[in-house]
Amino acid sequence: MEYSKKVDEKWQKEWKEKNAYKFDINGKGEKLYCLEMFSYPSGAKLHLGHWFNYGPSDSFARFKKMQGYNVFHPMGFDAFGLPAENYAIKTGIHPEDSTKKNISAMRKQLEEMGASYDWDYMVETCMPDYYKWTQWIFLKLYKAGLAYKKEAPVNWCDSCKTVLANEQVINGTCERCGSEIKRKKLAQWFFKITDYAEELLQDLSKLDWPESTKKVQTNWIGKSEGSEIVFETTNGEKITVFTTRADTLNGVTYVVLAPESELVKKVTTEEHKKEVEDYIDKASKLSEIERLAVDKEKTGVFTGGYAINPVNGDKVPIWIADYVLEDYGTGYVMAVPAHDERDYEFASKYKLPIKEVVKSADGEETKLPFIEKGILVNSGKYDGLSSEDARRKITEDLEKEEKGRLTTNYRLKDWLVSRQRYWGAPIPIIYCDKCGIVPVPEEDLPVLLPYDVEFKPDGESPLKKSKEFMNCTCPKCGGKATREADTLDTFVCSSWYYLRYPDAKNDKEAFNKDIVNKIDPVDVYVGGKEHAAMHLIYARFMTKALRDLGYLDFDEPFKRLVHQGMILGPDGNKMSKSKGNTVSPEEYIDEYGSDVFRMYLMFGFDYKQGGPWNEKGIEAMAKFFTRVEKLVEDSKVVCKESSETNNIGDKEKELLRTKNQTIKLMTENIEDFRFNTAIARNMELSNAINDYMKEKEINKEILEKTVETLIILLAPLAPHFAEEEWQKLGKEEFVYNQKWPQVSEKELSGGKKDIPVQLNGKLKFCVSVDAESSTEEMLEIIKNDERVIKLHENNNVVKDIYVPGRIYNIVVKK
RNA sequence: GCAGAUGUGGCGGAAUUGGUAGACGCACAGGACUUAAAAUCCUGCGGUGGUUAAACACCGUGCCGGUUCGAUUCCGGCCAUCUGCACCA
Repeated sequence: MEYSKKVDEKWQKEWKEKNAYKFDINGKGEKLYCLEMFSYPSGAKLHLGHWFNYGPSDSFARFKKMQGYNVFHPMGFDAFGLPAENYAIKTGIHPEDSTKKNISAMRKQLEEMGASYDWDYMVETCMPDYYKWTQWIFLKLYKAGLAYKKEAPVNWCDSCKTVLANEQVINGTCERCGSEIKRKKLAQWFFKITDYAEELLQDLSKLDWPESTKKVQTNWIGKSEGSEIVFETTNGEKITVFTTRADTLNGVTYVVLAPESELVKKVTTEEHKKEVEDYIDKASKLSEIERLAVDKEKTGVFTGGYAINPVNGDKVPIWIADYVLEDYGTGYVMAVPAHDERDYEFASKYKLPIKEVVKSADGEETKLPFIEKGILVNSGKYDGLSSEDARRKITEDLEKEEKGRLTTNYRLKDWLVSRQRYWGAPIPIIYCDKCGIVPVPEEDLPVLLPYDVEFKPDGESPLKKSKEFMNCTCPKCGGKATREADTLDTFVCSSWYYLRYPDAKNDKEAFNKDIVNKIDPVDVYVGGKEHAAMHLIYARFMTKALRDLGYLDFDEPFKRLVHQGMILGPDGNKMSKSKGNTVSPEEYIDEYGSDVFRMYLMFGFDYKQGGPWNEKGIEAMAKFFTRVEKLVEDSKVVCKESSETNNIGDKEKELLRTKNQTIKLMTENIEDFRFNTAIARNMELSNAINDYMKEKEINKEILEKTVETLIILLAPLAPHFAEEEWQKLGKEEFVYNQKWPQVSEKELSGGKKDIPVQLNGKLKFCVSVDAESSTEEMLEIIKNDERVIKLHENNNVVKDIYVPGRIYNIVVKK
């Protein structure tokens, strides 16, 4: 049958009946855990992005299976989250209903793609049998001191009476009603990811990940070595600042506090109170990105308070300013306008003194602000020291008076996991008037998310409105108690799902330790680079925390990481419904079949790069399929009708060389997720076979074997199509169960090779040599080539450069 | 703003460690087949100049400069575009 959607259906049915993709944990071959980031069931249909992520990486998994690995390739759904809840608010359809519907539709489509998942291992994070264990992990972290509660700001819309996600805040206003948002503090749960900052940083070197992603994580962790220094205020408070430049301490002319910090109230004088409060109110309306923008004019106000510089006793004013952030460093900054750009700008604007304490080491005139390191001046006994020495010496001296210490600071913040939302895993905590915070006993898990809840925004967490959910008895004292009303960030669910897959149906534990140690860590993880920082760092943290708690024996969840690119709309912009530039895969699949579509995605784009959608080439891919069908037919006819030879002449040798070259390159390319070039090589082989079939005499055996190889090489890339053609070749086994071919070095060798000859680096002509001849032999042939001799005669030759087997360059003087 | 990428023909994209720039394909043009068209097959295809045709010459990987016998690749400086920035997943 000619390739179409019908062929897809035929083989999907066959695969299902014969259980072709069943994973056997004790199966033959080295285990290989091949995982794609699971998807959020955002709609009833797979979009182009899903196809681009899952199609090619399924081909990779199939390739590995054919190479003899015992491939574990599961799929699931990251099902909790904001969009389902928003959709529910808009339409009244319950998140659980819409999510379940979407999951079953998406699963059906993934099956239609022909992906080789073993669905017996599916996980759905919104199901109690999964989130029970998410809650269990929360309890384990809590008991280990890795989950704690503290105040933190949220985006608050006063008119909708609800907390907003950052993405719901548009230019400082609420996306729903347009009113201005404010930052408001709430008591919320955190995971202590900062405890692992150093290990998360160090272990990056162990990982086979893209360097750019490692860099993102390095910057996200943001390690800096510096000092903590204590300034006492004139009214007896202590201000501990963090600085990497303790050497400039003598140049401090004021101190700045983050507007939100607790200390502000304590240092502000009656006279400045009004001004300070107004400023704090204003700052609460800005996002962090807006506040940090260097091009934004610095603002701030004087609190009326003063602090004493511990190194020289200077009395310096205390200001508040929004360029200081509460959650970086200590939230307090010593300002050295002479040696910091932001401080300089601020001091200039507010006419604060500027005191120079570092000069350039090479004695050159310095222009302020001078932010480089140098030699100290105006610093009393520290004059003449280098910045580096002074930094240490000053801190050590202060340490004796308990006013300073060397310390390491990380930009990484603890992970805020509380969400004031309905559609998430309830946090398994109970509040008792007598006993305080009480964790839900493990045997009482899961804390079920109630179905019947009013989740429309009206100022309260949705769960708070369910009396049935909220009211409970204290597990400790048996008295009346209430539940935590917040749910967990969906990143918590996705930070451990790769551990659940291998033991997805376990109802006694989150996962069996032996099984998880056998199947995890993930060998190849495929997903978008938008996850470079958050998901990928949270998952690493979770693995390390669970290791320390004794539940698993490895340090890192994902050994190798590959990012697929993004398919943009035809206009070059990110696809979005609002821009009206979305492209739906469905019509293409109905028209051409899933393999043509998958092959086109692989051939038409660089997998790691992506690019704007363009449907032009899809027709061409369909034609390639037709050519291969014709090739298979023709080869049968040719074998019957042409005169036969047993000779292995030049033509045969050439065909065999192309075949082996194709095997070699396709193996390398697929291994490296370079599907576009892998398919190009496959096309070359099919062209070579067609050429060979035009010969008068045909070596039947070589032709047949080469056609078989062509189809086997195609099998991971176009699985249904390859099965169909394989069957046409009279085979009964699945082509998917064939061994991936090996390169024959013998058949690969031989032939001619063109060595380019250059004149001053510019190509003149090529000299043809035997590929197998030695360096000396080649050199001999090149040197004696007429054209080379002529070049020597006609030019003032300085020297010849020969890179064996690569290039021959004649350098001449003009 | 900070951070991370990317930039190659008309288009998608190739090019090992610094070694023939443009593989493979699309589009286009010419030809074969056909009453004709489609499909298919064959040939050509970076630009400019040159020639009856070739040969050949020069230019060419965002822009400017550097290192090198030789740079799409390495270095410095610009420009443009895309992505992420901690409550989207």
